[in-house]
Amino acid sequence: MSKIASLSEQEKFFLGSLHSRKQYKKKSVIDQQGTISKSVYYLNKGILSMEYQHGSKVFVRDFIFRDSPALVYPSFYLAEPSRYSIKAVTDCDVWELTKENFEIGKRKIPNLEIIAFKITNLFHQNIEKRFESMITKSAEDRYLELVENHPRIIQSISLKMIASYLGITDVALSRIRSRLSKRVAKSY
Amino acid sequence: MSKIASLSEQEKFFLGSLHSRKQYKKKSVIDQQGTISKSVYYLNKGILSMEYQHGSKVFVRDFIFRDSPALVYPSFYLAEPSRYSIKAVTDCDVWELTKENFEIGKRKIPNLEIIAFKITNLFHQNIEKRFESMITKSAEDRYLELVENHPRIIQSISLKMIASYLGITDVALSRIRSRLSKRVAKSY
DNA sequence: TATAGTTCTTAACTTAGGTTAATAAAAAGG
DNA sequence: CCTTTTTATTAACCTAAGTTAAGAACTATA
Repeated sequence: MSKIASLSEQEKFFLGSLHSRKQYKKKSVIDQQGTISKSVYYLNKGILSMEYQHGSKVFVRDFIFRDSPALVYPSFYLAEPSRYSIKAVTDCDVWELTKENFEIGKRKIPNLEIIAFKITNLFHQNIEKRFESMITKSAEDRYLELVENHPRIIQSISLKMIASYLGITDVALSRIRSRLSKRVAKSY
Repeated sequence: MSKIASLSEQEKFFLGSLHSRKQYKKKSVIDQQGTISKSVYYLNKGILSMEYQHGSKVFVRDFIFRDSPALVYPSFYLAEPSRYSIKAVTDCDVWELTKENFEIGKRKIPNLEIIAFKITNLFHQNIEKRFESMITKSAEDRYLELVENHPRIIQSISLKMIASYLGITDVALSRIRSRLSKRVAKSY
């Protein structure tokens, strides 16, 4: 967080003391869609997903990778029922900051509000880019973009979840993969 | 704005005095993509569009209808170059609030910060819904959804712009329209 | 270890939507 | 007013992706 707005050593220490470390096993649900989000998380290790249910199907809205904040925005700030669940895609190691501790922190650390605001801006920019990418790019290009940014994704996340993230079916992604590997093979 | 957070009569009057009324002719550019957004607007009359250029093509990211706020978020708050332009789709009548006046207002009206925060949340929810809709619905359903929410859109916005908003080509939307009108005709 | 569930791939078929192009109608501009 | 440009429709053709289904490979668990 101190990358986003400067904090003194004492402030960092105090902020750390407001967090509690938690471990989650793969597939556990950390935050449930429809409930009011009462904590934000900082992901030390592993991969989280934000998912939502629409009708009978589950869609992956986003992945959260190590060393990133995870929050159900705006549910956390506005105390509204959340549109998403947060789940552990792999075994995870997180720092949890509860709403109560966040309020305590805000009183002692003036910059915390600014940090929170900037994090929400990052979330907003992220979805604006995702949206733009959905409109302007093919599924294949979106897949290549994702793999470029997160090369190890293939080892740790199932094809089905990646397909869902990209907004296509698992069958379509499998087809894209075989098309790409044939293209690579040809170029040798 | 007073619908979002309560303001006293004096506060409303003061806030009003910080705004200036402006008229824009159809097709005029109110805010330019790539520059730092220095005002927010409240749309009294007409329709605005948020558009962005990607390569050689222009895409419509959103429409803004009467009695709604318009801002290039987060460019306005963070003083970053904006991802979008704001243009007048029809002749427009807006209230403009400059960054300087916004800062003045914040000092005198404590609730203004909260209002601004809630407006950004509305913008965020809007794009989350648009994104979800892109993933889970067909172009035809998205079109029907839009027309249901804004029935008069067909009279005032060109097919091309609506198609761009929906993320499809003008040809595809024309096809959807004729398919729909045939379906209606059949049902008589 | 056997059984059941899941994941991934591949094939066949269907459909929505992209591309190009031709045409008509409407709007804009001199 | 005529000319040019923009807007909308329609047709023909093509491609990406959805749907269904079958089979292989891997996982989980009783």
